[in-house]
Amino acid sequence: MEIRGRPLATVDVAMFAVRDSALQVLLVRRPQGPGEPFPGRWALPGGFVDVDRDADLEACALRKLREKTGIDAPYLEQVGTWGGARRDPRGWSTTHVYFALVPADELPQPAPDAQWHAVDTAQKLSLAFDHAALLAAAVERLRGKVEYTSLPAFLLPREFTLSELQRAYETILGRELEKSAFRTRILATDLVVAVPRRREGPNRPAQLYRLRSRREPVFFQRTFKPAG
Amino acid sequence: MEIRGRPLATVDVAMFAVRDSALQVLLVRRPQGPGEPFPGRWALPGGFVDVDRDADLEACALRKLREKTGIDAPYLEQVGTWGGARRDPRGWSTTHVYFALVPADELPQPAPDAQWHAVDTAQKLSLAFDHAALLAAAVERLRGKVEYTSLPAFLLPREFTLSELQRAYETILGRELEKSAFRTRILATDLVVAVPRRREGPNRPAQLYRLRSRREPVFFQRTFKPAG
DNA sequence: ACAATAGTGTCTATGAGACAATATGGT
DNA sequence: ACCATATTGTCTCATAGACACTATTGT
Repeated sequence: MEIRGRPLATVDVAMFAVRDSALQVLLVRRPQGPGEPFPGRWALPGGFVDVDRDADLEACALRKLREKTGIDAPYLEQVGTWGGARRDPRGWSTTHVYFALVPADELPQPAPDAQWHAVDTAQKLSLAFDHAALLAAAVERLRGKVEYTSLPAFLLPREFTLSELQRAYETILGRELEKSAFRTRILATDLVVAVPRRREGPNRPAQLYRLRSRREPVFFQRTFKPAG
Repeated sequence: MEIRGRPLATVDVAMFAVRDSALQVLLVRRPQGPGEPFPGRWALPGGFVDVDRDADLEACALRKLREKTGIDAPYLEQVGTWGGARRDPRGWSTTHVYFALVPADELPQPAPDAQWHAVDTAQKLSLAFDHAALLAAAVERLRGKVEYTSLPAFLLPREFTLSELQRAYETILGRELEKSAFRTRILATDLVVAVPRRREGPNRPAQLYRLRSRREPVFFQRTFKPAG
């Protein structure tokens, strides 16, 4: 009942996209104002939960997403919550971490203080707070689930070829997959539907597909063969 | 910085055990005092985060566990966080949900207001707050992970036979598994180590095993064949 | 000998992986 | 014709599942 002793509550969102054939994440610069912790450092976009504006945690995450990218509602998943006395110099705090998958055809200019970074280089920066750990957890969750789900499809434009989908898997996983096994796996599920169009180019045209559901991922029975 | 507008922060723990050949969960009765929400209803054990006593969220969950069962540190995993304006009549609140696996040989008398319930019957009770949803999520997480991890081993005594382990899987999953496939799967990993003892009985004695690690579960490459 | 459970073996089905062959567009 | 990529096919291998068989104790 009493106000005394309530932890600070924030939400941070790791927004992923495939840009320039690399898995990238959106980072923002911490403000420089007096009393601001980690001024000028790169951080995951986020901020305090606003109990007057946010109906729930997911609404708060969607609001951060909209403020930084203008995107409304792609795939969003809660990664977990980090809470403790030492993670924020302003006091005992909790942060609720989400990751979002932003489709390639809806990528607008990000907010002026925000910038896309390749995940590998982002993980070498010295991020604010414990955001290095949060980002690592989000990346690990994403990479792990990519082994047995259709999540990479949410990073593609509305219509895509199977080769493009395979390349998305390969850039996230950082290893190559076998073509025919990949195709049988994808087509064995209800994941995609062929559309009556083809991707033209200086070679054999490729069948275009769209997702059956732009919201719900598909879970496969097995993982891809692990690295090696 | 300002106190105004901070959400309430609680931790709730779904503590699971296998008792009487059933998956059971520990529930507590809500107190009857004036102003207490949901008086007398069953609920998951939990309560407010104490920023003076709890170093972090996991420490808070371990404290709840100790207060209700006397157990110190079995397997503990964060399920997720539920937060919103409407889930607690006292205001905008977040709850951090964990599930714990309590070994069968360490089950003491629970706290006086606590009682073990079979999960199936617990899910038919009208629990306090949104605890029905929290419990459902914890059960779903557990059942889902049991398909491809060694989690049921954390519910057994320190030494157990492969048949006992298989029965733990079967009671959690609610379906029977094939014996030889099960044994090959378990023995193909580093999960268990044989100890030089056998379980005697009115039949052929069984080899006893112990876990190689009492903390870290093993992940299998595939799930068990799904129901049917 | 019999009951009961532990432990093993054999066969089949499924799907992944490796790798090659074929198809179809542009130039 | 030739290049580049799409798409399909064939073979092998690993492992789960079904099911039956053998093993070892107590009574």
